[in-house]
Amino acid sequence: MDGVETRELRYFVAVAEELHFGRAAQRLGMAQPPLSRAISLLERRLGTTLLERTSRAVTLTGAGSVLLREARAALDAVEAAERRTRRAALAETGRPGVVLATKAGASGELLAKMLDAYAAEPDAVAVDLLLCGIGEQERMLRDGRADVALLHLPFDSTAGFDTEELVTESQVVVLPAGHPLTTRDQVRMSEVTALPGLPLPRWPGPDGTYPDGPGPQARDHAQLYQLIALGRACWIAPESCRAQLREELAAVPVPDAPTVTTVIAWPPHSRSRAVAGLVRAAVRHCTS
Amino acid sequence: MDGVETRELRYFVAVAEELHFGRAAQRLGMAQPPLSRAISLLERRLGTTLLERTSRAVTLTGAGSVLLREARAALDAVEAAERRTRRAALAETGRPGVVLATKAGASGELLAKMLDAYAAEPDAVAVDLLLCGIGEQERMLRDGRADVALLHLPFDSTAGFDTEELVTESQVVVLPAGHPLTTRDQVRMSEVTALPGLPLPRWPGPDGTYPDGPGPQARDHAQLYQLIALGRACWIAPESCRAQLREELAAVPVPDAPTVTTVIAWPPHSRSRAVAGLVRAAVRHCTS
DNA sequence: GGGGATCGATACCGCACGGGTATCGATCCC
DNA sequence: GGGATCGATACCCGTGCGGTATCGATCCCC
Repeated sequence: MDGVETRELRYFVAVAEELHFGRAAQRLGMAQPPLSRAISLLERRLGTTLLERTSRAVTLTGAGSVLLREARAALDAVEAAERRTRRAALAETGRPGVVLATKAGASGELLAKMLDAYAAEPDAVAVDLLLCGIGEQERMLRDGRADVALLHLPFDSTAGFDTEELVTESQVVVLPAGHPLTTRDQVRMSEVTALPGLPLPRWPGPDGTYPDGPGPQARDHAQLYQLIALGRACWIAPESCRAQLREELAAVPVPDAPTVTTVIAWPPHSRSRAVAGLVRAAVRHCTS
Repeated sequence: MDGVETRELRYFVAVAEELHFGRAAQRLGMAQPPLSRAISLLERRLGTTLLERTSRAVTLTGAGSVLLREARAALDAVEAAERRTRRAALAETGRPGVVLATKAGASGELLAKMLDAYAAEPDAVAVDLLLCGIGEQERMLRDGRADVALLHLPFDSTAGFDTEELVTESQVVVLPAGHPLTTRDQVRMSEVTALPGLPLPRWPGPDGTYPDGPGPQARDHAQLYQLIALGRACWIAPESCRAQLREELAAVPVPDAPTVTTVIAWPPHSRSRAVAGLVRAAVRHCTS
């Protein structure tokens, strides 16, 4: 009758994600029968059924969906405990450092200046950059792979983190050089979404799959810029990306696109000296 | 070499809190030797020493302090997963409901009106009140005993929660009826802190111990008001407490005391229909 | 409609690991 | 220096986790 073990949660998450005991067992590197047993034991301990199984299909019950969400969060917290402890140990007997997660290819000069400003502080420690794919920073921060991150509202969610706003910028549309619209000094959102032959590409979601719908698929900025240069897509991006555009690309302001706010975020209750210093340097740099 | 188990974290937290293997083992209902062994196993798996032990004293290392903080959070998350799953199961096969945590004796009429407003909604479910001691709401929300809470800034921390501001009010000083200051229409903070014979009482912290220093000790509002009525203490409280004051007490505004903001808070990613409805009702009620 | 395939549940077994007792060794105090 | 305190070590036992073999139900297809 006492507490749930992380092993059980890992098992449950595997089954809930696969919706298939056999595959889940394979993923976990174990046989199927003990997995079935562990899940039913978990169900008995929680006093509820988590999965509705017929011999042809496995589906989540309401309680199961709740547990899937909560178990993921709990497992992230346990992993974070493990990782942060290991990092703290390294910092004690070697070079301390913080891991800063940021979207690959975003916030170029802000990042550089912020790191310079922090490095100039007297008690600055090494900052390791962790370049993330779209929306990965959240996870990195949550499971302890990163200590602090740059997020971009409204795309990323800051739920559960402490944050400070850094900069807000308007957006531009990135087009192939020579496109008729590049002669304009601004365009409207409605024009962008209706561009013939230049749809907005689709990005893979957190689960690695692409959303349904039209438009080409791109996995990172290199692919994206390639697509645009080839005249197969366009893209809405923060103004600051203009500094990094290749020759074959051009950007035109879109005043009525939602503004993008860059925030620096860190897990609550873990404001180490280093993270605090980094945050301070970033805020000081951006408000001066 | 795979993940840490919650059992190990529970063991570590017990030892780290007691700083004594024998007592920790007793608290865990087990013998001391297996506990020692489990801790050293944990240390080997994390690749670092967590506790510095001599035969006379046990102290936390830096990594140990980090793990203590992180392990508490992780254990709360695991407990929350357990509790929320159980609640979800109950809600499926019976009467659904949300648990609202609030400071005992605070936000009286706000709470009542908010509950009325919510109850009038078409899909309202039962709201169970969980009256908390000072600062307990945070924990209740974090470990899943509550689904939503009323917090009072700047006293409570909203770190890690989603929140909406409800009302901001100024504060008053609560005095025994007949006290000379009760004839004034306002007093300054500096006058309150210097009141001869009427110190501010001390509250127990989250760990149950009283902070050092002068002043009487009180564990709840009843004791507090008793102390004030007896002329042994005074107290700074939000304006709205005036509605609940006993006859022997009087309140005088303190314009330069920090204002108190009541917020409604809930754990991120768990915005159920019921919680969302409650938040909406509260916000709508307070901004209209 | 029956045979095969799929897939989760059950039965049973062996061993690793968690927990218990006894004891050691170090440290501090009188 | 002797006793007391307290964590570590040594050793043993039983539980429980994970493995293999098999069953039973469901679906599909000829």
